[in-house]
Amino acid sequence: MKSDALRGHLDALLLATLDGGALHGYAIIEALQRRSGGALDLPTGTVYPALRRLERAGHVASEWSTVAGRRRRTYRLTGAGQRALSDERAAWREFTVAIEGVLGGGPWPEQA
Amino acid sequence: MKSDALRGHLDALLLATLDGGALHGYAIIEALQRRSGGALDLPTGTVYPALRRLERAGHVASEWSTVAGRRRRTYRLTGAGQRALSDERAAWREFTVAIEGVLGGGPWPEQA
DNA sequence: ACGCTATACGTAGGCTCGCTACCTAACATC
DNA sequence: GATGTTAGGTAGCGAGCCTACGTATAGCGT
Repeated sequence: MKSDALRGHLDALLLATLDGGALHGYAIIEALQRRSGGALDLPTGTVYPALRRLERAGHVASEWSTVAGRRRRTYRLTGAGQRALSDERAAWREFTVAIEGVLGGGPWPEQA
Repeated sequence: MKSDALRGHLDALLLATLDGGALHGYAIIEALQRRSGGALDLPTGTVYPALRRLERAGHVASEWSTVAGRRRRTYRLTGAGQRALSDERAAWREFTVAIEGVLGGGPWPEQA
């Protein structure tokens, strides 16, 4: 998958991943891999800064904990994040409709 | 529609638009509007450079003409462009499957 | 003891590419 | 002559994802 394709959809992915319950960063990356059927293998340099961005935006909140000697930052959706997620899902639907309207047909009916 | 969403999908849109037959730049923009149900209103500063890029890549070829005193550059798909288009369509399907695998579900079955 | 892998977090810098803003020009209409 | 439509173009910006790197702990094999 060419990497630019993700542009502008990453936030939606992260919010949706947290919709099922709070997760820490590393677990989010694994969840994305699993739920995408292996297609999405996002580097930490993509995910961690994005989570910070979402936190600054108030869409997620985080808490530190220590499990088996390792520091974890666990993220959960906020109320605003939940709303942002529905917006993102709606935007995704509009986006796919628009693109598929173009990609879908070969020759096109005039003005129909 | 947030503008970054297009990233990495513009080439597919342009190639698909030309799949129905050769068009000049301005007409491509109008066709994209029509076929996307008005969702895609791409500025010339987006489309013209992209067409040049596709031409450099050998995916489209262009010819100048003059109609009613106005210069037109008409683009058509090349063989390589046709192949690139099928690749783009396949990539789009993979992309949507991946994203919808993540967006689609709320809570997720473990390892299922 | 040492190396390797997995787990877990992070930052700095770069690069791509669509968008904004702007310019040119012919024709039509008012 | 002003405005709008059709038609083409470029320069430069900025968002944001990725590459490459750095840090640290735990566990396993040898």
